[in-house]
Amino acid sequence: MANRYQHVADELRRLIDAGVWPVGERLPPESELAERFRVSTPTLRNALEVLQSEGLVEKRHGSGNFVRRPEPRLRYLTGSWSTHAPAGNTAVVVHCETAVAAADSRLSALLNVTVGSPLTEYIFVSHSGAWPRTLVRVYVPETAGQLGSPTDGLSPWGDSVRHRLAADDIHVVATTEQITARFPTADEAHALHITSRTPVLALERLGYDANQCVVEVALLVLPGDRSEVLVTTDSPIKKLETTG
Amino acid sequence: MANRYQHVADELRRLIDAGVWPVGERLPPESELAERFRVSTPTLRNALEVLQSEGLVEKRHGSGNFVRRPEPRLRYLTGSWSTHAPAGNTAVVVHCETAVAAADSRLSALLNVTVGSPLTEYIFVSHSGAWPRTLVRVYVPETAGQLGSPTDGLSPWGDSVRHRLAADDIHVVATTEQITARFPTADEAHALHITSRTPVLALERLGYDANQCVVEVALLVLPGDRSEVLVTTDSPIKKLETTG
DNA sequence: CAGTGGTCTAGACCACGAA
DNA sequence: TCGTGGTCTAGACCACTGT
Repeated sequence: MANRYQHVADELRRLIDAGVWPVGERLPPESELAERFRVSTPTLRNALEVLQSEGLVEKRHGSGNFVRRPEPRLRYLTGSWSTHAPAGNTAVVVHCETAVAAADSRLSALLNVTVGSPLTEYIFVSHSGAWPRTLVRVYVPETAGQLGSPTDGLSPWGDSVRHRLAADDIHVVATTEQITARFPTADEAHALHITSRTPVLALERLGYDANQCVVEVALLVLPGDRSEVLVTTDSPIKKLETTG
Repeated sequence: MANRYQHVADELRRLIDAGVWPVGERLPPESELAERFRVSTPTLRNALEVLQSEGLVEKRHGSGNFVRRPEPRLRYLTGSWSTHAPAGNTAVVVHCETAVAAADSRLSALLNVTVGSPLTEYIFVSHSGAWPRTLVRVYVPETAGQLGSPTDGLSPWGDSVRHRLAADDIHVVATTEQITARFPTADEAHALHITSRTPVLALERLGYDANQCVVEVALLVLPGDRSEVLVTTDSPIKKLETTG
């Protein structure tokens, strides 16, 4: 019924759960595993990709496949911005670069500027442990003051851009976030040190000021195996209670 | 720099945007495209998978690959439950099945019941056009009354389960939603008529009552090419405004 | 039944990492 | 340098769709 590689993935998952390979340990080479399961190497690699997307296995080019330590996924909390990392996110190092980019048709429409007009682009890459975890690109009109690239104590989610905007008296009072699942582009895969076959969460965040104008566009790319989005709704759901 | 199939994907995207194949039209067979781009068929298929995950191409087994009509993606609005479909979602047909499932270790821990105890499982599959769009599985303790499988006017997101709970005086007052990107399981791929290589959004929704107890667990599987999640934060962001 | 996409194979060759 | 994973190939065979 299921595909062949999914059966292999199931079997590998069972073996890992059974502790055949300790957490953090290297799996046998792919060629050896392929031989053991009597499948070709591409089929075995498909199985490993499934386990990788589940966060159970970590692939290291040139080194091997490793049983992943159950480090918590990096969490993006929506609806509740904070400058301090939420609990469970330990030792996240964030790098930020600033550049000037020309607005493409999409960004120009969103930010209500002409195509080609200069935007300030902030690129945040967060590392947790040895590998990158998140890639965030934030675009604001160049009229906003420069960030000056502070490199310490940064949030992985580009919050400092909003601080910078607030210093210029531009206040983001509403946010919409659109989330889809897709494959990373070549650039994104390279920046995140992931295969281009790893599913990623792509989150597009729009920040609105009091006049309902978009003043900030952020593109977040979160590898499915290392990060997740957490949405919390604390308020009672009125409609349901009255309709029920 | 980039992979070969990504170059092919770029070229195909360019041709589609240029209108070489009208929207809704069938692309040439994969064998022919592979020959034209001088790549093997697996490589060409990788390129098509990229375009599919972007929602630009729709694959139909046995029929061909089609330039996708720009139908809006099905939207899951978080933080604002409503019984009526949000604007832009037209003609969504929802099928619901009810079953009794035994709680596995994960569900039992969440719902605070013993492993193996009976749960009511609701399976919602929504169709928009000819193909399924969303798969939602909702689990509640069996103590709750039966839904009786209403089959009309259903929300694709399992809202009717909350109505049913409310009728039993169980009120969901808070919700957390955890979102990741991964590959679908064989079952999910089959139910959604997608390849098991299509990235999906996996959303796990927990409904809490006033006592902070989980009374509802929902697993939403949203194919990346056909659906998206929209998060809206309307309230001012206090922390940012005071810090800035 | 013919034509299409879906899956898998066996193997070549390249790129990376550690010794 | 060598062993590892990453990519691509050419082709076989199966499954689905429409005639």
